[in-house]
Amino acid sequence: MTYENLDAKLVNALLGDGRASLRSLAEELDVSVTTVSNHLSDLEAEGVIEGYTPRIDYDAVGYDVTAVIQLQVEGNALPEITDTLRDHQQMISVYEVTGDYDVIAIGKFKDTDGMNDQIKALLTDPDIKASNTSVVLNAVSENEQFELDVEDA
Amino acid sequence: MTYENLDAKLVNALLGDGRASLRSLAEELDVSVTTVSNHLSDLEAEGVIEGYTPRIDYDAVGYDVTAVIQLQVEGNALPEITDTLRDHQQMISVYEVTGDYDVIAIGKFKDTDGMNDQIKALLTDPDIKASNTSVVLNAVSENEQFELDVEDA
DNA sequence: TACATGTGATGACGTACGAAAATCTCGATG
DNA sequence: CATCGAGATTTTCGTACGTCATCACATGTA
Repeated sequence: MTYENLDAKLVNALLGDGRASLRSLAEELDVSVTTVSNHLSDLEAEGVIEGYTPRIDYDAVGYDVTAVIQLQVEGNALPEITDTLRDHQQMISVYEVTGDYDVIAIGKFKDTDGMNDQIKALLTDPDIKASNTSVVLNAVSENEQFELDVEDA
Repeated sequence: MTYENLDAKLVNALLGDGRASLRSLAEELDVSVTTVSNHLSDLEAEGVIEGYTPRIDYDAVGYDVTAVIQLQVEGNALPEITDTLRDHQQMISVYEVTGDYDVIAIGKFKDTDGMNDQIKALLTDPDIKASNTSVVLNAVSENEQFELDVEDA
């Protein structure tokens, strides 16, 4: 048996601590440091792990308002709109979706005034047919990354 | 003036590489290793940095479907519903919001069947008055964390 | 054959600690 | 009232020590 589960376990261990040393990972998973190093390199090369980041609490640095913005867009203008949204750095997620609206974007702002200004500026685009903004009252969970399945033998 | 900007610069540098060594950060920001270490500890203690994680490409591990689920909920059942959603590990974000719906949740699923099963199971809850699911066709950007402002002297 | 392991060498790394520098506090002075 | 300066406090720094990551290569194993 090759360690099919090792990759999943490795990812899960890193989800627990993204700065864990290879040695601590090796000990935790009961394999050698070399093996951890090899598998980790593979995971990064395959694109399963796209990099490492700190989890920032934007509330703690003054971004108190989160909003979910839904847009109806002229069909052929979709790429242009999504590009614009992505380039607004305060948009943390931008999705093209099925349903009543074509785009759902999630943004963070320092206050409601800043939010209003940015959203109003966006909506001047004539290709936006309709919009709907929901202000987040409470982020129950946000950007949680869940652990991968590990099938045991 | 103390280095008010150092903390922001430190966060931004880590957003670039969450596993960067204290030494490389020290060199980049032109301060000593100890200073980096101290400020980083403080940022973690203050809760600005809540931890470190790898960025997982869930597409690459079989979670091909992302959906945005909006719910109208009986007022007094909100906490119960959000708890339920949060405990579904595949829900990566759960927001209580203003607007037409009370809750917006974003989930990841292995396929549309899995998605349908989970959503149907959710909707059996009598406290959910209405729902609306948008399937993500294209994630233009997702969980992007932006850099903090650095005011220069 | 393909994968996991162990070893050894090398340079880099994290942390603790005391010294040095910068900053702040606050009463005294002109 | 503005300025000064001694002492206290905070911040930064350099050093040293034990640990770590990386690499190459030989060994073991299914």
